[in-house]
Amino acid sequence: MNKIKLDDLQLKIMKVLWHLGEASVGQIQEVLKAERAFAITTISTVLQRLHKRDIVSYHKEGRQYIYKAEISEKETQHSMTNSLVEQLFGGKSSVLVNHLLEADSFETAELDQLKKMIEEAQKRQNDKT
Amino acid sequence: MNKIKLDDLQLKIMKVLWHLGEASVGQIQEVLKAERAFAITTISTVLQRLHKRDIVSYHKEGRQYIYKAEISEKETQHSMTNSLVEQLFGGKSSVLVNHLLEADSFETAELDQLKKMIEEAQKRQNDKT
DNA sequence: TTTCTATTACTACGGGTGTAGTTTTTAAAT
DNA sequence: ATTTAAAAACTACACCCGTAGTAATAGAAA
Repeated sequence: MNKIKLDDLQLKIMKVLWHLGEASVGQIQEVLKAERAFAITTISTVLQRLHKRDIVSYHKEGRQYIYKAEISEKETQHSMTNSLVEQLFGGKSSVLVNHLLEADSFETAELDQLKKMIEEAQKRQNDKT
Repeated sequence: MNKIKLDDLQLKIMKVLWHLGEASVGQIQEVLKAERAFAITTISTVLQRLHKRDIVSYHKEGRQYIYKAEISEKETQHSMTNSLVEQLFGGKSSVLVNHLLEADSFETAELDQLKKMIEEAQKRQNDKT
């Protein structure tokens, strides 16, 4: 439940880990190559730093380190979204959504979907009462 | 439309500027004191750095610098929300909202409101077609 | 005009980030 | 057992951030 703060490259690497479950530095590099080629040492350094913060763990397998995320994607989404809402939208998620709606951030199909999701959330809340 | 990236303290200071329109370093310090006391030099330094990035401007008034935001709150909200959506929610705003709904980030009243806002957005889109 | 004092400018420092080169280790191949 | 090559460890550097002390400046007061 701590504040999670991840920078650009860190996030890119975490995304690969979340996606693959576990990965060696080389594998991560391979995946990222599609977007941009980083030196393997770059990725390695970032992973070490993430490890120091207990955000990833690893075990050895032959001569490689196999890294694994120690925080989930959901947790991270939650924490980072929360920070944003807190910092920029007065702590109210609805203000954020309002902002998105005003900015026309959704396609037509998404809006329908959203409405359904909201109705479900309302049902959930009613059930709880 | 550039990527705007603001850190914690920077954001706090920008928020004061957005709120007041213009402000001297001392005024900003005064406002922030409610939350935490920063040395005036701290605020001054941050403002200088923001100025170097053209995020704030200033003019002299007597012996003080009066600072003013050069980017709007909306712009910043937009840019930072976009980054988040891009980085963590596959570029789809609805995924973010979905996440918020699953996490029960809304109060009952907010949900009603949201639904209305969505309906309005739908209407807007229909009109455009 | 000289002194005081608020404000700004300059400087600094520890820590994080992006980025990667160089050195060392070690499993694998010969 | 020795060589090789892949991977990791170590080191480095420029830049940004939070934070603030100290020095310089310039209105205001005396």
